[in-house]
Amino acid sequence: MIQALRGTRDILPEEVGYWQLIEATVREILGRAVYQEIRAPIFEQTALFERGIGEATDVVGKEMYTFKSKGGSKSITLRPEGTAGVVRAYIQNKLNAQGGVQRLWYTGPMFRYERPQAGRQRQFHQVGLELIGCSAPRADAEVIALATDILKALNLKNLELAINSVGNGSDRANYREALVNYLEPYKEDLDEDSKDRLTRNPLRILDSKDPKTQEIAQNAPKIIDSLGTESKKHFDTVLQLLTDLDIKYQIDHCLVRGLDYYTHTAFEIKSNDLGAQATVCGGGRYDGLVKELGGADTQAVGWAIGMERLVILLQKLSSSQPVNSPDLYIVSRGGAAEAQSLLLAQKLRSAGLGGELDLSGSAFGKQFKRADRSGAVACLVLGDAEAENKTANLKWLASGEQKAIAQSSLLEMTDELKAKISELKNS
RNA sequence: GCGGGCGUAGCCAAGUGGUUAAGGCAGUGGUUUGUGGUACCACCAUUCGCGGGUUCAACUCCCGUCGUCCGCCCCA
Repeated sequence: MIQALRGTRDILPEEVGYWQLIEATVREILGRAVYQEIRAPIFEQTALFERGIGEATDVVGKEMYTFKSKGGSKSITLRPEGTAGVVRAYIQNKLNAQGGVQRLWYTGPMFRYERPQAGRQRQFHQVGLELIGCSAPRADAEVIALATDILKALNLKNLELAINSVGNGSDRANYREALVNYLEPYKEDLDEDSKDRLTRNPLRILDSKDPKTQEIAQNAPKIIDSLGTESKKHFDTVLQLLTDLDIKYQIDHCLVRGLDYYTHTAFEIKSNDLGAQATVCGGGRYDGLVKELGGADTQAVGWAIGMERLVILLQKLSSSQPVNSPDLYIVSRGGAAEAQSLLLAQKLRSAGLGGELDLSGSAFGKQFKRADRSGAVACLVLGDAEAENKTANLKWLASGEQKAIAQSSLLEMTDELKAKISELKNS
């Protein structure tokens, strides 16, 4: 049997309701804030990610699905994240020429070659947003507020917002030096990965999970102490705005993001209910990326939410997914009745009434049993007698009450039926 | 890429060297050939992820492989 590749999976009907709920919520909340959806390609030139995300990062260094285009020498990569592609689209389509800021959002699959575990797939899905063309702290706060709005609208609990500032380029260079100076004497006590990172990417040593490394990192100089006046002011303002918005946060001095493009504000929203893959939303400011990718000097801020992780939380914490039960269940038996039931079902549907047609042709008793299981509140019953008279029995399943109605008049009373059905469904 | 746990039907599972592979849910048929939600009856794995090996005998032990889960790593 051919099976789905490792790290990919099917999202089955029993789960898809959660996905639709998340998508609808995102669409509504971001729509209200006048963010517009953008759909960028799933594969791009490899150079986009190398330059955008940074060649030293793990994502680019060892996790990308990269291949040569057919017959060509161009190197192509399945997108491992969404921001680089959106920024590329922003530059290429000269969205800056429209003036002001661009508020964009996207959703879709991303690809990283990783060892799968719960909440971590090789093909995974994100919804993300980018606010491009604004350097003000208010932009950072808006974006964070929208993320918390979405999560709140989904009734998710036990979430924590962690925030930090990684400053601008020169702040980071200063901090990097201070950090390396501090860590150098402890070099032998660091875990293997961290030793390696000391020269390659020292900031990432801060969020190592090795206990000894953590202990050493505990007393390391803090990045906010290396921030210049402007950077510090930006960060303080963002924090003040969050307080004004009544959004709770925790400053995490060890929070540094894994992608090179981040500047200033960096944040993560984590859940206690997800094990090791705790981050549901991650983002921050990326003031240098647009220029790095060939655009004008343009500041921006954004985030991405991991869909699979949200779905896990919804399944774990909230009740059942929204179900789609039919308005009517249509029972029929006998040649003429079965033929008429199909026509009737089609006509009712075009009149706006949902119906599930029982195709089995089995005994009435069996069909009623299925009607109960389907969650329908009412049945239409067609047998030989009804077929002959062009009627159908409308039966209310809860009370058992039923009466014969001409098929033609059924079509005229769809509004009335709909009202009664939705009343019964909600009771 | 590293370390570890697990893999019996659509789902939840019992069985842990001896041959008919429990049970429950779901499903199908019937009691009830035109009226359901209950009840009862019957059916529903020639086979235990897959491939090798050990053994008189393997779901059970060994090796490999695939998948999944947990941790590291990474990150959403």
